[in-house]
Amino acid sequence: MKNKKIKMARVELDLSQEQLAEIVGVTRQTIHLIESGKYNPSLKLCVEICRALNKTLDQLFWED
Amino acid sequence: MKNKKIKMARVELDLSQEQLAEIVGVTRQTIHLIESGKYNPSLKLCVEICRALNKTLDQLFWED
DNA sequence: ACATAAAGTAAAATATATTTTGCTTTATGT
DNA sequence: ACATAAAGCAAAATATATTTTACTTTATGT
Repeated sequence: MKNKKIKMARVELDLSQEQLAEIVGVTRQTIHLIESGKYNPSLKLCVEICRALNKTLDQLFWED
Repeated sequence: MKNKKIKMARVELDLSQEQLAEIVGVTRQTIHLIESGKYNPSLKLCVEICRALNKTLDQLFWED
C-alpha cells in the first residue's frame, strides 16, 4: 500500500526525494521505500518528515 | 521524554500494560518502553496502539 | 502485615528498519 | 534523439526496535 500523501506533500513543495531525504537526515532510498509502502518507518522519522513537509502525523500517516 | 498521553488513554480504558500489549500483539516490555520514552516505535505499532485506545496519531504521538 | 497485580529495570537474542552501493528505468528539457 | 535529473529496484551490511527471561519495586486490597 503506497503512501501517496507523502509524495503529494513533497511534490507540492517542489522537493525531490533526495532533497527531502537530506532535510530529514536519511538516505534517498529510505524516502523511496516509505513512499512506495515497502516498509514501516519509525515514529521519529515520521515526525521529521511531517515537520519537513508542514503536515501532521494524521495528515500523512493515518489511514481510515 | 515520557509519553504520558498513552498512559492516560490506557488507564482511562482500565487496561494494564499487559492487556494493551496483548491487544496490540507485542510484549509488555514494548509498551513499557514506549510509555517511558525509552525508544522509538514503528509507525505500524503506533497505529495499532491508537486503534486499541480509540485515539489518532496526533492525539497520542504528536508533540508541539 | 501479607498477598497479589501491575509496573519498572536490565542483559542477551532475534527481527527488522535503515544504509550503502550500484545499476536500471522513467520523466523532462533542449 | 540526446542529455540529465529524478525515481525505481535489489542485495549485503549495519543499526536499532522488539522479544525473551528473570528479577525488583511499587501500588492496592484484605
